[in-house]
Amino acid sequence: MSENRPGERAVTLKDLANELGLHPSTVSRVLHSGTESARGAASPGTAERVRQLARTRGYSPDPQATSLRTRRTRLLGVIVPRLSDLVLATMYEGIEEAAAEANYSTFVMNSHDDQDTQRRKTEIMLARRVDGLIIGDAHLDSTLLAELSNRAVPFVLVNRRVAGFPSATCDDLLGGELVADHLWERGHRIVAVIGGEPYASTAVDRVSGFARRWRDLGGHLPESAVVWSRFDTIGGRDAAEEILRDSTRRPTALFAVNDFAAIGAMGALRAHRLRVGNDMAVVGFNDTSLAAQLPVSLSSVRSPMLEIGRSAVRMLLQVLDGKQITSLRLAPTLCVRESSA
Amino acid sequence: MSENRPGERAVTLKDLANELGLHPSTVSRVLHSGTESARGAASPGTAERVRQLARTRGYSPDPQATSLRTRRTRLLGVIVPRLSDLVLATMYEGIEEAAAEANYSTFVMNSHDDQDTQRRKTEIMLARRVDGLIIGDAHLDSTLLAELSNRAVPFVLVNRRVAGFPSATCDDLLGGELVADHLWERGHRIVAVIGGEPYASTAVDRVSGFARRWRDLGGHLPESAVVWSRFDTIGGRDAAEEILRDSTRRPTALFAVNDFAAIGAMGALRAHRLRVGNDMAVVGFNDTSLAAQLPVSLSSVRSPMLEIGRSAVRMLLQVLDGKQITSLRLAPTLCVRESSA
DNA sequence: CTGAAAGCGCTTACAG
DNA sequence: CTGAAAGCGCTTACAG
Repeated sequence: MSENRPGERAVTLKDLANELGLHPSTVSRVLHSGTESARGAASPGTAERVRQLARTRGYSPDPQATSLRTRRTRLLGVIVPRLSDLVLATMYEGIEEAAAEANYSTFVMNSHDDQDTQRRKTEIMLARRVDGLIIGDAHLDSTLLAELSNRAVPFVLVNRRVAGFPSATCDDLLGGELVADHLWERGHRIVAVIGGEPYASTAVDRVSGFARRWRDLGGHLPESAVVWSRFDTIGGRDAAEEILRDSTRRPTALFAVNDFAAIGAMGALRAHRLRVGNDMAVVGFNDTSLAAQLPVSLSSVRSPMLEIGRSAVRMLLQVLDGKQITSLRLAPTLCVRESSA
Repeated sequence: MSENRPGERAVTLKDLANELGLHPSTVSRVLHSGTESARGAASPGTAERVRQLARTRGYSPDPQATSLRTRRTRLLGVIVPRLSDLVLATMYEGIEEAAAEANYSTFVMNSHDDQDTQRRKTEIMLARRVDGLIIGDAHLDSTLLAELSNRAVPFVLVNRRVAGFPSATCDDLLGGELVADHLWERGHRIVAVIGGEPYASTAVDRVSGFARRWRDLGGHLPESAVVWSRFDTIGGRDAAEEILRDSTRRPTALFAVNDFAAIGAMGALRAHRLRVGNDMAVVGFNDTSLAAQLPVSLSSVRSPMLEIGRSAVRMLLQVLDGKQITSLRLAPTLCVRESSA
């Protein structure tokens, strides 16, 4: 059990040294040498005494002091659109775990997908002297990433990608293709897409993957069949309303690039007396824990969110080590349920 | 725009001092004196030159160095069961905002409601030398809080309360009462409760508030009418199954202390061919954003989650200031929807 | 094998 | 009004 007490003074290197009749530098050297041999840090006997006392006193080095000396804070900054989005919260769980395993701590802040806020929070993180950034809210049309790059700030994107910068994401193009294959195979020929926010690669890639495959299969997909929307339930509902309003082209299936939008769309269908799964198929994306539990269970593309988060940390640590990295796209799988059975 | 660059060296107090031909201590004094007058820190002219240069150079003090000197890190540790729980994610948004406004940064970690993990993560936070802790996963039957208290660790509970420790929570007793009033008034006389985890005050308080009021109204509520369960959809579904299994006492209404459990219960009802809102009323708790969007919209008790999070920060800062504080319980409101109309 | 010094960037009481 | 020193806790190259 550690003895750190914000209320009281924590044990320092000097405390240990005094008690052992050694110089603090010797204690420090021992505590940094390999656990096995003292490797030139001190005699085996001394090393053992030092380690022993450090343990019983519950010594843990002051990270602020260490940072000041080593110029490394072991702090990572994480920026997400919003943590109340299940997808980002889950990716963050992966980030937190992987960071902790590597002895890093993480700050996380919400940008609400607002570009001013993104900049502000980024500066707060940098003012805290984080070693690097994990950015989960990248906008395709923003110059922020290029600026950070110019300032030599180490960062990795997660969740959304932007060409030219390293990222760990779901293979969203593939995800869209899986949905196209599935709906085509189920016999649907007139479909509509609820596309999400056009500034997010997740939305754009899922839509283009779907569209590309759909057309490869011989399907028709006019521009007007894709409605861009917010990622939440309200956005999905409004988009579905818009799609239903066009009576000349009533689709038999809806692909929403996000489960929440899909749930909103289901609400709109219900309001129009359309039975999900019977009158109209619906497929979502991310397979959030609710999808399987909905009154009419929702087909959804499952993305490996935890693993995406963990990968982002791994990649950032490599960047901090001065290594070259390449972007990662993890493959999703389709879970078919009642909504499109 | 700040000039912090992990890649390069940041501007220091000494840099500013050199450029101005002043001593670093003078620069420091100016930057810490009130913005208006230099208040004995330096002559008005000098003060102005210092502030001017600090601005153009994008100077921001090194927090690690400042911490080392002041013995304050301006770091808060936040522990939650899981951030992928919408309720905690939202409270954390409030915490993050309020902390940032007070120039504090926050670490947040998931404990998954596991007592070992709670201890481990707490120690990691303390090893990072946080000034205080915001604990969102307190267990009624744990000794951790008493131990922290003995070690003089400053902390405030959020979300869940435990007698004897300061907390910012929803008034869950009142929340339970609101539901009892509502169901009674709608004519229900046989009801069952999906109680959640008995180690969480949220669950216990919502159940006791409900039970107390129900009995005050003249209702009957046997022990067996309360089923304890996990907080998630699976937990709610299983609990509902258990309730339906008892054919001698089929309730006409279900109160689930959590929206996710309520959604799970709705799934179970559907499997039994019971129509939610017609054959059986359902009421949830927290009014998460999905409640209103479900195919049959869910009645739910709305708790002021953002404000609870913000309050917890305010309270912790008061504790750090050495002030006495008293626990806060924010009043919830009931949103009636189709599921119990 | 161990000690002593320097210094990371800052703040604060003390001089003058 | 401004400077100089001390010191927070640590690490690291340099002596001996």
